[in-house]
Amino acid sequence: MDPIKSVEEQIGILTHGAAEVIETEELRRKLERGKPLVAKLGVDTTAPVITLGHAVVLRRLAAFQRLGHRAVFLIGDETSRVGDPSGRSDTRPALDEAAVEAAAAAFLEQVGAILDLSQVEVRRNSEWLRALGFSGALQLASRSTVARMLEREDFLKRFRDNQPIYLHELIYPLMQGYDSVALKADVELGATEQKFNLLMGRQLQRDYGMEPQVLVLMPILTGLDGSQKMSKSLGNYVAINENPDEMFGKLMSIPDRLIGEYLLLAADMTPGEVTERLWNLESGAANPRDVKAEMAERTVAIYNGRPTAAAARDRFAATFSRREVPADAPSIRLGDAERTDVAAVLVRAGLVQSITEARRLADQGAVRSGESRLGWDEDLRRHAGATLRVGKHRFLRIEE
RNA sequence: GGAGGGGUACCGAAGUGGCUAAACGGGGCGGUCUGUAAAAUCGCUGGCUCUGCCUUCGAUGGUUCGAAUCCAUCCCCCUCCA
Repeated sequence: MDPIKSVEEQIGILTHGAAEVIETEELRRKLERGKPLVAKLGVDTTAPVITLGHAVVLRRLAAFQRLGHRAVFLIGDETSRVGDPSGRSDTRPALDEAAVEAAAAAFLEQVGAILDLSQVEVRRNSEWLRALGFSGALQLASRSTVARMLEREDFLKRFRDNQPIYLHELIYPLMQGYDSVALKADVELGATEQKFNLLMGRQLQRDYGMEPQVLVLMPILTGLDGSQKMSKSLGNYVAINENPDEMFGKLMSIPDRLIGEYLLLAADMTPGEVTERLWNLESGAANPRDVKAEMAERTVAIYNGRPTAAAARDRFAATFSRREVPADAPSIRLGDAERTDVAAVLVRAGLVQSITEARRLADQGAVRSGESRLGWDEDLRRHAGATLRVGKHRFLRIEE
């Protein structure tokens, strides 16, 4: 745990980079009491991989934990069975109990890279939601109105577009809000798209005679494509447990205009550091490639440590900037295989899916050995000992 | 319960008997270029024992010399009315 920080320092650490804080004044008052706050982060564990997007809020919860607050990592096992409608233009599939548990276990395993699970309180909302029963649920439902729910952009849009909205989806925000009541949360973290749900927590807490929780809303990280939010299903993501070289490379592929966002949300720089980098870019003092590399290195370091991140950066520079062949390229033995032509060997090595794909690549001049480009039917026995380069970043060393 | 619309390749979307392995866009991949796995630009994008053959247009069965396209049955989705 860090040494005790002043209230102002804590506010700085806990809210930097946030898209919105409701309300900072309330947070100050809570901190001034000097007692550890209950900070809640609820997750829908249905996502099979944790991306840098999820990491934004997870790291913020870790910040609360490090400052000595009670960090509650809430697994929405009961709510996952409904499916969060936030930001969705369709209904989420409901999951059965076993699927939810399996997903939660996989999620927790990965989340250990960000949160110290021995310090964090892991809870499940089935603890209290199941005890509520049908009449309890109805009572909860009486706390809000259809009109209020339809204020939400995602519901409204679906309503206008004649897309179905199922009744249980309308109840979802209330379930999530009730979690805050059950936990007596002082602060709830979430992405901006969660604003409505988190506000529901404030309303319900007031209804139950509690002091409302403070909301710390974090921005949604844009995906690698530079247009939509980072998500597994869109394929524009970086997973936190990805291998360092892969992570570094993916981060280098973001459009230049996303550099600032990634410095702040992925690399976890302070706003001051980010401003400095952006100013340097603006004035031409720094080259986007280098700033991007710094961002990528710092991000990789968060999950893999500094030495590994530095190595990934070196390897990237060697492979792409200097076009060198990596020393640890995968290799394949020709042995006494029946076919030793380029197409067959690339398939056998798993570099491409099919003979036809290998042929296409070779025809496009993507397969080379040194300076020469190889045809798909070239016999690799004549290239034993050489390292083939396929496209920009696939390599294969040929052994006798 | 009644009426109507729809299910096409990774995604979106054309195509209504042969010229269709299936237009076009996105995505992905490759070439060129570059300060970058950015941008730009050109190209590729089912498989194989490859001038041909096999599999593919919700599923199954049928009509036909020939079907994504016609017919039948079934499954799934959406809208309107109640």
